[in-house]
Amino acid sequence: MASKRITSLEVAQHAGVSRTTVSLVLNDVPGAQISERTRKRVIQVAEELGYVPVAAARALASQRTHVIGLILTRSPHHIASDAFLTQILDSLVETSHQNGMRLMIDIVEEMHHRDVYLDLTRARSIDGIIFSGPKFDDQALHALEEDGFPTVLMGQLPGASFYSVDIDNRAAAKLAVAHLIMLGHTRIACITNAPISYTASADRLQGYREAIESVGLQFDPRLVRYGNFDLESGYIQMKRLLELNPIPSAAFVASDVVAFGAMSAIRERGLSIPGDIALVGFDDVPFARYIDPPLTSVSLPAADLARVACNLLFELIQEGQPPERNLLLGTHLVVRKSCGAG
Amino acid sequence: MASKRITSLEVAQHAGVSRTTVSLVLNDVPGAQISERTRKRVIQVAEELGYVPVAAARALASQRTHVIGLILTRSPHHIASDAFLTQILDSLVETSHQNGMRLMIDIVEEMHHRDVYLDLTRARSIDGIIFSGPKFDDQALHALEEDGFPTVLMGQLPGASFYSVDIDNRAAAKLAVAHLIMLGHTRIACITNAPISYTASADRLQGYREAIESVGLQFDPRLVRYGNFDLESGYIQMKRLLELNPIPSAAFVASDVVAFGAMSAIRERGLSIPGDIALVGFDDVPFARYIDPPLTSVSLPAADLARVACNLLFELIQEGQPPERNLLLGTHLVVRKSCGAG
DNA sequence: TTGTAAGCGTTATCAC
DNA sequence: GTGATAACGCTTACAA
Repeated sequence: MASKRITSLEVAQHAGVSRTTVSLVLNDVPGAQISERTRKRVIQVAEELGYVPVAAARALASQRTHVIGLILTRSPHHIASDAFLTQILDSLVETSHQNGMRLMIDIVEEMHHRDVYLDLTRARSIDGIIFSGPKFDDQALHALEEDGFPTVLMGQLPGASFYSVDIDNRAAAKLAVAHLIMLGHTRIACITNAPISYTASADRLQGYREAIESVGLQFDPRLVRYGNFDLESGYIQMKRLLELNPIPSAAFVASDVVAFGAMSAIRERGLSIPGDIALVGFDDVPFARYIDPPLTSVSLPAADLARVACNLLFELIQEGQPPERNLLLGTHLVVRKSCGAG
Repeated sequence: MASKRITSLEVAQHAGVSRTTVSLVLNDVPGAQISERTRKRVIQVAEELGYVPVAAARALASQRTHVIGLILTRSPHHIASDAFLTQILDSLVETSHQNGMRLMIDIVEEMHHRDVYLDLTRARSIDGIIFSGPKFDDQALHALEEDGFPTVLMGQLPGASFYSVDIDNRAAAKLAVAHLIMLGHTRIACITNAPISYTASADRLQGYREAIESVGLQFDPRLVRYGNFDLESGYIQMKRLLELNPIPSAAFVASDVVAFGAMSAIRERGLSIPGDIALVGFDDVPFARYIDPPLTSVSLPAADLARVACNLLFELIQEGQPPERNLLLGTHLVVRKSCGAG
């Protein structure tokens, strides 16, 4: 504000070269060679003058904004990703910076009109999109798909042609339930993290079922309840499970937050964890280790997820052809006290 | 991608007017009159063609990016704001959209070199900045101040000329401690949310002190401990308080997260809340009502904070002179079970 | 190896 | 009321 803006022309003049050269040097253009002396000269002058190219001008000329957009949907899912939002943003911003990119964030209503994302792409505000928490029935997302705009999903949308990064929910759930089985439980309930229309939810339930059946146990629908992202849902669904006779001896709750709600229902009933009922959560939110008893949970590599998604997107933007279209990242179980001596 | 890009020229041609007219209509320029017929015509054609102005071109020509930047510092403070980040982002994005703006997010290392923010402003990537969690000793922030770039602080920086929005930490703390006093407590400890170099921390401690002294009680430094944003710090500091003889009968913990840590220290010692020691937290994070016992806490209007900050910034950008420079928003106490029958 | 010149798609300043 | 025309600051063929 105070000082007059420094343009590339000024840098050129001070360095005694043309604007082309300045641009070539500062953008490290792979082709064209510049003498080491000129290069150094330009860089030094630019530094001295505090020259920073104007983003809009650059974008207009090069057809690249050097900005990527993170799109979140304003949905119940939201609540669940809260715990990781900071990690994800952190990782996204850092990875972006490493690649000379910036991050723009947008939150859209679920089930909005078909054009929500297209406004972003048509305005050419961004070079690519990272979309968090896709749902089957999102029409706007399909519009985006047709548009062919560089997009990476954090999560999955089976049947869609999008690139995506996700955790292997099914394998993770199997891991968690196998842990309970190993401890001798045979009557294991499941509370999902969300309605079954969410892929993550369906996959975790499937993992639960496979784990159960893989040891010859019977899958019993009465032992399955559907959570809805929040504590309340866990509380309510666990209460219903406790009406069963006999009550389950263990439960796999596919979300820590939902599990916290379940825990308060168990406590309210005067039952003990893991004495009367063992519990395994999912997500390993920071709080999991501080609750009483500390919750055994599947740890979710949020930062890795974001980093991988980001790098995938950059490849896509640079017209690369990433080899893997749908990546699944591994998880591990963090054993604490909610299942008894493990 | 599929279809050729539609430019304002095409809209003009289809509507049988000039590009100027298109621009005038679409931007609703206050001066210049356009016949109602022409106006309708242009708007309709633009809609039909799916015309969206290219952001970069607009920015270059108008010197306005229609983007604001949210800057977070990658610091311990971070942990505390986690719980509200979603609410804040949500509110910020919504308010921005209402004003035709977008949100860019940046996370910078604490104590980075003097130019971190200037890169954003010099590149003219954004029209204004919302800065969350300022610290006294941030040199880069002072550089930003000198630069005179439109900036609004969420938080406070006494002595600085920045516009700011914050909660009234002192009043809020007084409220919380007054509640404990009203319940008959006279030996009330305090664990701060953070090191005292944070204004919020200092203000809350001051509120505690004023509440204590306003009823003729003695301020006792031995009853004051310093938390550090996280659960661990609450655990450690409460442990130290429990070594006192006699132990305090109540504690004001200036952060829910820190309070959760304190609770586990109390539990570990075999003491009961509120039986042996009453507790009031601060922030009213979502989890506060689900912990056992549900924590009485000062509720923090995160979304309002963000909305007000955003609107203030927009006024600033439009060269307005907001009447209030430093706004303080009110809070209220949410009474639950951690202080006994209230 | 470096310079010239033509865009990039708007907005804004004037005349008409 | 409306329409040329010049910025806006940079990138990038193409020449030199």
